Amino acid sequence: MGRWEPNAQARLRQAAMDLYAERGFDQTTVAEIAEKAGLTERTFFRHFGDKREVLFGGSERLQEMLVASVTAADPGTDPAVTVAAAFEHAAEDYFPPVGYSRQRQQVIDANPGLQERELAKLDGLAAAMAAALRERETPDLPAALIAETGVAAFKVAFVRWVTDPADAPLLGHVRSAFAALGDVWSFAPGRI
Amino acid sequence: MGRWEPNAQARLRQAAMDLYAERGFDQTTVAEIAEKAGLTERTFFRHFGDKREVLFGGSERLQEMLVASVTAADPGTDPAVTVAAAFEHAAEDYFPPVGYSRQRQQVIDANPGLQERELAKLDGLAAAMAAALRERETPDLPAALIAETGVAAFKVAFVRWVTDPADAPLLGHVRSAFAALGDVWSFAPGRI
DNA sequence: ACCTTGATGTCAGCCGCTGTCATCACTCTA
DNA sequence: TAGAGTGATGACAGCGGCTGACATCAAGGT
Repeated sequence: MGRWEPNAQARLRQAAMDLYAERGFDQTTVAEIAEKAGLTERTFFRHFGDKREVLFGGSERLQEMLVASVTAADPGTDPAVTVAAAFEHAAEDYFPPVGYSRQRQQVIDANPGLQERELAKLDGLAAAMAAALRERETPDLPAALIAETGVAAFKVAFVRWVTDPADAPLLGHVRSAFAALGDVWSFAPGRI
Repeated sequence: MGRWEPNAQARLRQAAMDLYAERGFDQTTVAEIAEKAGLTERTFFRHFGDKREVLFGGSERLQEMLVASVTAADPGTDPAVTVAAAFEHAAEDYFPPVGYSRQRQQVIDANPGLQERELAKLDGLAAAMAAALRERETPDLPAALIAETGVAAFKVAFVRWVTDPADAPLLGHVRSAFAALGDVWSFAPGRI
């Protein structure tokens, strides 16, 4: 047996997640993951760019969803509204149950390297959305600003979602965050 | 000679920066940095947590400045205004000449790992500012939101600063970004 | 002169990650 | 049905980042 058993990637991911949750990320070696999946360390690195990447699979899909939302929106719509709507849409369709997200976040929060990777993914999201906005004739500065601050707001909403004792749905947190965004930054000019 | 020559940390930093700029980050080994500084690899890791950290020294000072600004501001001031003012203040006092920042950014942009570390530092900034706002009785959601989106806006301003062919000062870019922030997110409710 | 302290050197070792080449299962084609 | 091609995996060697443990050396105080 061994070779040619199907779903190598899925088996590796499962083995990795189990070990990360069970004994922590640093205390897990790639060799152990591979062995548990009945494969080789070398094969692990053929399926995942690095040890951290296991936890961030599927983030490309989120990015595609967000970009698609922005691109598909009515060209007349305000770009900020477009981005807010894109995140609200993703909040409904993309994310796994809060229990899974909590466990995953627990692993990430316990490791600085994983946090760095997560931030990088979010930054990639912002860059992609900014590009999508520019495609829609939004000028550079507002495009970058809306994308970056939109991601920042979503980040806040996400944290509140996984830490919410009331288990309110993500969509609600996203709506609150974007609503508050409008209030918070609407001060009169000449402030300094 | 060798041992007990002064300024070990500064020599290591200088050697590292030179090598990173000259031949790239990945193409530089810690052993080479240490040798160029007349020290040992082991000693490098006594002064810097890892190979990347060399490029991010002094970020604690920026964080302290921002937090101090927020903490020192008139308690009656709107928190968003406080954060904007903190960044404007930092833009004037903290940053090195644009030439140095450009060279540094060039090294960082060429390496994903360095970008991750930079994002982590920015995230640390946001967390610290959020805490400072909470200290001033700003409720959780707006505190997190203002801190995170404030950092996001600053990020945009910084990028525009180092890529600005006109060499306009950072302060102007920061002001533009925060001004645009108010415009951009001030849409009417009931949008979706 | 001795002792303490802190920075450095030395050595061994783990582990993430990569390049290279062989090997195997499967498929297509003659 | 044999043989060639293809793609995934195994096996092996090696680099380099990073750490722990212990020895060593310069300086300051007693």
